[in-house]
Amino acid sequence: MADVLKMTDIRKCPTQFGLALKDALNVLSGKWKLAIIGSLLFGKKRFSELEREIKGINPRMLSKELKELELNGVVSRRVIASRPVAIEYELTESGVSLKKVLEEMIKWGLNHRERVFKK
Amino acid sequence: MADVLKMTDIRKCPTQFGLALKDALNVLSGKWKLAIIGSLLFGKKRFSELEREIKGINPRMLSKELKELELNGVVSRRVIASRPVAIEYELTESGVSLKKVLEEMIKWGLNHRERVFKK
DNA sequence: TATACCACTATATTTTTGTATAGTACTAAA
DNA sequence: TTTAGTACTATACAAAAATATAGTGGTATA
Repeated sequence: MADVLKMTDIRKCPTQFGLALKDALNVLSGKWKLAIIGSLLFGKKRFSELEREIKGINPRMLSKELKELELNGVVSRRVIASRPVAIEYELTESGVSLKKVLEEMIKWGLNHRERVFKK
Repeated sequence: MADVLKMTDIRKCPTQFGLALKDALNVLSGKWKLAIIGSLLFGKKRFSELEREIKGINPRMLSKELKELELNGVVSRRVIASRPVAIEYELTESGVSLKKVLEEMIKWGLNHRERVFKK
């Protein structure tokens, strides 16, 4: 699994890895997904909490992105039967495991910045 | 460096990591960047070679994306003084080191697909 | 001289993504 | 009963990203 890209030619097995890669990219790209996931990495949140935490987002976008993340299996939505009902959004196992991907991206970004600066 | 996201609150140090993350996301998102980087992971290529390899791309997009990747320090452009001149595109050190990020994304994607299937 | 390849650029248009703003249906407290 | 909070949805619009298509200026080959 660690040698996932060490084969001679990626074009000979594009589908499985290509799809996996696109899935990952898909849940991270767009203007707000990263902010939502980042916020949920610190625990479950309600709609209005996310709305307050993520500066500049409007409810249409928040709703839309949450739906997409739920559909993609990264976020789960839980209705709590209180009065009035509360709704909690939480990362799924897949959602939490994105942390490793983000870490790798941050590492790359930091190294890249250093390299670029030095020149 | 490995504990990059293990701090208590990402919001207390958003800039450095946030910027690094956005850099990484930036060079990977869009419809064609991944295909270009993927192709260049197998060696330097000329414009027309990339054009042929990447199915469906048009020269405007290829040109635009290559320029952006060059500006972002991921791809280098070399003019070879032959007759007629040839131009070679190649991944920089940063470009090559994206492989680790891609690997992590693929790993996530594969695991994610498994988890989603099982349910 | 005609045809064709290389490495693009220009212009126009379509598609996708994101924004602004208002409104709904419910509950609860003053 | 007015006000406010929660969790959204609807409609219209603007901006950004991608596409289609043609064209440029050079070289080289038949």
